[in-house]
Amino acid sequence: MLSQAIQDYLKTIYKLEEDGTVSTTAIAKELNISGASVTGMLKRLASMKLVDYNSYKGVRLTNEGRKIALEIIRHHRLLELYLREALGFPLEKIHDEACRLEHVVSQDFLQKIEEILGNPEYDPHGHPIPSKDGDIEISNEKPLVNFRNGDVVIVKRLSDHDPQMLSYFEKMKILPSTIIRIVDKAPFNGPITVFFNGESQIIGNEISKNIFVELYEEKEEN
Amino acid sequence: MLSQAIQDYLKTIYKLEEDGTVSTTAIAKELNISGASVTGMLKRLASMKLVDYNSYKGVRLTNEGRKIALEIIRHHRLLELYLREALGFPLEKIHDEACRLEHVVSQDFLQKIEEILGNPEYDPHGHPIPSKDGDIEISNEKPLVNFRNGDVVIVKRLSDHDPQMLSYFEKMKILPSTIIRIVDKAPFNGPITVFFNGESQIIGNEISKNIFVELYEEKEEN
DNA sequence: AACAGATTTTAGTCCCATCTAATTTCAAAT
DNA sequence: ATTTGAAATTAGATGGGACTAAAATCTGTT
Ligand SMILES: [Mn+2]
Ligand SMILES: [Mn+2]
Ligand SMILES: [Mn+2]
Ligand SMILES: [Mn+2]
Repeated sequence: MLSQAIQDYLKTIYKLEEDGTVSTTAIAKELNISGASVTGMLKRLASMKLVDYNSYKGVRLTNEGRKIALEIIRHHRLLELYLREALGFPLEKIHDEACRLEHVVSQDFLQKIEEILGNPEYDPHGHPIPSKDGDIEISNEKPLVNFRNGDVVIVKRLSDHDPQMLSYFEKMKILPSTIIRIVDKAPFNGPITVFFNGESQIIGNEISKNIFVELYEEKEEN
Repeated sequence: MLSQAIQDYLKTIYKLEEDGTVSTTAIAKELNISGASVTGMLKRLASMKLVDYNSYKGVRLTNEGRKIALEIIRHHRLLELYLREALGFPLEKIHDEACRLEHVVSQDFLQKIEEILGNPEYDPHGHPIPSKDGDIEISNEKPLVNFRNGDVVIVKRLSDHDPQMLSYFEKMKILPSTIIRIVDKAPFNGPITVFFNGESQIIGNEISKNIFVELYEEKEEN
């Protein structure tokens, strides 16, 4: 069994990999540990064939490493959803709890909650949940701030790094699948006036970089 | 935060303390580690004032140590019950899962499941669940084997050490609150014929040492 | 080409939790 | 009182995972 530390490293590297190969410092920042510690661990991970590591040049996950990362991410996201749906956790508390539980839950446990949740596809932040054999949807939402006046968008995903921001999202009822019309973007990266849930609201520019959306196509169903 | 290892030591010492002070070897056996390792840890626990330790004479928990032990036991038992009631885990699988989860669940998590379970008093094996401030019922059930022909008893608690035995109990529907009449005890520690749930069954003598019961007093309620 | 600054790695240390082998202590029986 | 076997402790080692301080490497600028 891989240690909690190793599992979290792999998960972190997976997340950072979107932007090409991953630097020591990036991992250190993300995990809040020293660069030296990261270098040490990267060597170990390399010797276990979980990453490809070139001194001074960063790391990438091997297929094996990626498989494990996705496994843990699967745990994490199923847990987040369960905490929210079944136990009524507030949005900003699910991440930390899931990050501890993800390393100790059994397959049995996951099986049960997945069943109870009805084989869900997304976690409460809108992140796709990897399948048992490590398939994961590649999503391409853009931050709300990228869109223009008049655009109608649907929220797909919320950035999950700042608990306070999540608490704000929850209070504002800005959640995955919320439909938002952009009324007005103030100049010079100013606040954005939006309309949703029958109300007009003003949200900060910074916030709007953390709401990932897609253009909404209204589909008439019979 | 105390490590998982320390938490499990304290829990183990608590359980073994029923029989006076606790020996190094007893702990080692229970945790499946070497005696030398236990000696080392006992010194650390003593230096943390979690146990009173006298070389060659065994340990006892301090009040502080006991408080922590009961806290973890509380986690364990609430989790066992939740796994069974909410997730439908079979009796023999709840212990291991709870033993991993007990070290990482937050107060929030426990609060939620306690509420969902309706402030339960007993876990699925019939063990009392300690209160938040560490009060716990002292129970005095005796093993079924101690009783005599004709006695009618109520199951209070099942020994939880052998998963296979637990699976057997579940299959047989011998569970806490089951009422059993002892029909016949074969001589020389032979099998015991019992009657419950409208059926006659024969159970081994060994098994009957692991079913803890009380004499049942039928109370006529109006 | 040389330098400056940032990034990264190395060297050395620490604590935790375990191990095996050797030694010491205890208690029971002779 | 000695002996002896079991129980417990000490001594020494290991691996994991973190740290700080110092050295090395890289990169972008003069
Ligand atoms: Mn984690
Ligand atoms: Mn998430
Ligand atoms: Mn445990
Ligand atoms: Mn129990």
